[in-house]
Amino acid sequence: MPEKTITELIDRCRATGLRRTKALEQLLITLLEHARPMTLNELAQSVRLTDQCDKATVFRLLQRLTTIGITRRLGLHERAAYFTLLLPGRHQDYLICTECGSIEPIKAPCPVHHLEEEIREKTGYKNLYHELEFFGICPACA
Amino acid sequence: MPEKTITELIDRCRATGLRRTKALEQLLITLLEHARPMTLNELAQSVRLTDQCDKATVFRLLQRLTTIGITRRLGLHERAAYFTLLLPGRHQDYLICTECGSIEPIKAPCPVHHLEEEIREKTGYKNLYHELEFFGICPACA
DNA sequence: GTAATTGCAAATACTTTGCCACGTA
DNA sequence: TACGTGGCAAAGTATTTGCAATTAC
Repeated sequence: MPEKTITELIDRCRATGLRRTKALEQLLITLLEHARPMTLNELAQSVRLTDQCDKATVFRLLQRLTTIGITRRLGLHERAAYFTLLLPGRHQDYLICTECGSIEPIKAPCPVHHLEEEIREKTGYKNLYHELEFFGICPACA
Repeated sequence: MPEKTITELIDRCRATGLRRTKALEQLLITLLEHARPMTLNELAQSVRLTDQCDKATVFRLLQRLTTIGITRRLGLHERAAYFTLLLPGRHQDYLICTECGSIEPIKAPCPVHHLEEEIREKTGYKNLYHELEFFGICPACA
């Protein structure tokens, strides 16, 4: 299954004109393996990418991937930006500890879809999506 | 009404040990007047604060205010952090244009409270709160 | 062969801190 | 008077860009 997903992702990239480079491949695999938002630094230092390519390369790749909708850039309150894969039909909300910074995907279904529809209709915004995060102090830190 | 709110805010600050300084006063008034999240830069450059105090001062004040729960720091996807007043019983969600960066408070009631309760109970997180933002391209930019 | 991609280094942007002068209590 | 605050300047951290060398197609 991951095999298939990787191939699909690369195909989607190539369809938009990106070249199939080692850096792109390893970046996508890294994002897929971790399945959680990661910072540029984390990504560039991850095993698959260290000694594989420069941080600037990862940065530019993430930029392009975000433009074509393969990844998304998240805020999450840290000074550094987070990036996550945007897999079709797999929206995620997060629970974040403000002390230790742990990021936990929320299992419950997202209760925002209806409001999102309403906003789309009433405001005329295009390409609408949302980001929902819960912040608090996790039991371990409390 | 704003008069009263300002006084209340300053009292809350003083109660935690902060001194009543011109910078603090002007910062609170500025936040109250704008009623939307603002960056450190915006705040420091706003009429009430320019020539009134240094950006570092605004930064340190916002830090303290955030610690004692008068303001909150938001991500909002920009490189710069945003700060907003935390008025009791007045949670806000936002609609943000990814092109021009405009930030619009959402009028509809927030649909997340129930899930927030559920998370509070099931996970044992303390001081739980959430942040919900919708991103898209506004009609003017589209 | 040609144009996209990369690495390296330098430039930006925003945030954060040190230190001494100053103002509030 | 004493200690919290403020200004200025410098340091820190994350992001972004320029350009020549390299690589995919």
